[in-house]
Amino acid sequence: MSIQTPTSPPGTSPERGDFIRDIVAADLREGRVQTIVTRFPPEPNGYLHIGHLKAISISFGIARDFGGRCHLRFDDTNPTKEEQEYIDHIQEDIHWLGFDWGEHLYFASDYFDQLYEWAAYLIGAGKAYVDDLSADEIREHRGTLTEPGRNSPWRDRPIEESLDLFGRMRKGEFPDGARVLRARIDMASPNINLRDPVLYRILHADHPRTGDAWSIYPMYDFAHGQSDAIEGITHSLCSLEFEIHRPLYDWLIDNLPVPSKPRQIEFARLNITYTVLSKRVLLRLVNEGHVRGWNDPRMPTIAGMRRRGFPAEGLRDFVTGVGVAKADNVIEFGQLEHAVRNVLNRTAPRRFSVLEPLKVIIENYPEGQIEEMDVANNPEDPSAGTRKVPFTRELWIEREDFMEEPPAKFFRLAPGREVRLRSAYFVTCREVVKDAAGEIVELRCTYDPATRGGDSADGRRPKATLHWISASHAMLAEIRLYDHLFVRPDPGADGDLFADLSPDSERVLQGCLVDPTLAELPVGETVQFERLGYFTPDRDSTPGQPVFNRTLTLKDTWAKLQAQGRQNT
RNA sequence: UGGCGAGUAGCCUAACGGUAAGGCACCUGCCUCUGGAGCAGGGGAUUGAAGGUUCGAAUCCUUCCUCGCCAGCCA
Repeated sequence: MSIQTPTSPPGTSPERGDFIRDIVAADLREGRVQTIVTRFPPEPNGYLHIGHLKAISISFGIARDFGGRCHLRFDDTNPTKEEQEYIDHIQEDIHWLGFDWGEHLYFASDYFDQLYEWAAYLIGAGKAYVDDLSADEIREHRGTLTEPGRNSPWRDRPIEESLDLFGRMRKGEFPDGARVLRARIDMASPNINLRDPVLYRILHADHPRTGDAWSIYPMYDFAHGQSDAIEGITHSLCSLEFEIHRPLYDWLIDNLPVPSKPRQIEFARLNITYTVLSKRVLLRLVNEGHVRGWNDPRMPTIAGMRRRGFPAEGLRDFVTGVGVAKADNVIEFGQLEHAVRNVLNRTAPRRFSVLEPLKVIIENYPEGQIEEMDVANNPEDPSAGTRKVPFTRELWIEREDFMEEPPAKFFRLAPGREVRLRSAYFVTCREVVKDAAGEIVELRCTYDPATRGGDSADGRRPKATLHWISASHAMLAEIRLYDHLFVRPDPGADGDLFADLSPDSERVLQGCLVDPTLAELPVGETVQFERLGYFTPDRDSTPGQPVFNRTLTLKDTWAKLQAQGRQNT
């Protein structure tokens, strides 16, 4: 098994203790288990999201830290919702995230024969029976949270009859819903999961792996624990909503001749502000066209975050930094951003690009002259070296970087003011050119030839440094800016989740001018546009029409000041 | 309402009977050719509440409160 060791936020370590690791360590120490075996068991009914990454990180991470192994097992017991497409994408995503199950790829459907035998065994032992009640009738008999259930009239039917019926269910003799196999436990149990839970249902459906070989399929409860036992899983780690199923999990393990006794431990699932981690909702967002697909950069899916430009390392750091516990939690989105920026700041090459261009003419700069300025590829990493960036008489700067009447604390370009063009020259604004409508269309500036490279010998130090791009070299691009999909930190808390969808979670900018070397940047790489944020080429790019996604902005003190100012007035 | 689980600063997590720690966020200062990054510092917690046990309780006990999960032939 080869798993990259995640780097981690300062003050934490990837193998930081948590209550599950404590249990695992004790089981090892006290000889209850020899080798730790965990599993990640997705149902192939959708794409993986950041919540799954927490589960992946826990199960793969514990296996790694304790020298064991982690299996990937598809929980494919409901053919009506599962597709091969999902089976493929899930594997791709896990690999991209940096985890590997080696040879240990399994499917619950691999165990259908064994599971069927065990079901028959249970019937033979008088611990399961075929029930002819309809779904509605079963529900009525189940009772409620406060009232006990009633026995099905079929509960005491002869074993031989159940065995015969179960065999015929398998042969496909009955239509969907005609009968089910139920465990015979206790209709009065305070735990509703123990009130004779359904073990098998009839489903004449095509299964992505077993085709039409089966017309009955095991329920989650009958498949999961036994699959764990077959694979020798020692610690079956899942989220809190399965806690209530554990007594059933244990009951089945105790009443079946399974080859091992796995132990289920539950942890709280991940929640993040401004986002929804529910496959049902994500599927709806896709199907109703609210997003560009499962891999839309706004989606909390692994595929979406990847397309957004979030590096796998940052995602891993995020989930390990969030910890493992049993208390319900909602992580602030900012913590994800922090983990991503932390990686990107270290690794992303820098480039100059202008989102909303404003023309600048350097009046005293020779027409036709081109100078190659040396610019650091990454100030955080000298080994990344430098690159040549052409400087000419006509440039573009960011429209936001100029104000005709600058307020206090606005340090950037203004009439008569001198600023530095990063790694190039100091320039001073001499004149503002407007069109008939009074719109600023151009700035006439002068440069100081003595400041080549961006330093002045006389110790002059402009308060601002701007990014820029040569007009004759810039490449035109579309840039897509992303923000939270939902407007509130707790989407749907008021009832209507879809009413909380943000109207401007995506803003598409045309006419952006980017560093021409970006034409060769492969999809999957993320760069920093200096002073603007992190950007990554989108798969929608074509040779003549490059498209970039904004991964994240840089932390922006000026923007924050502005926002506060707006609040105060 | 029956059962199960959980409550530690704005958000996460730790402390395993010995006197509340770390990350994120926030605030200051320094530094800076990214208003980025970095560095240094700071504020903020009667540990859900009330009782009890103990020399000593976030940790143990009791009661209460709040929140979450369970009444699919979903997982």
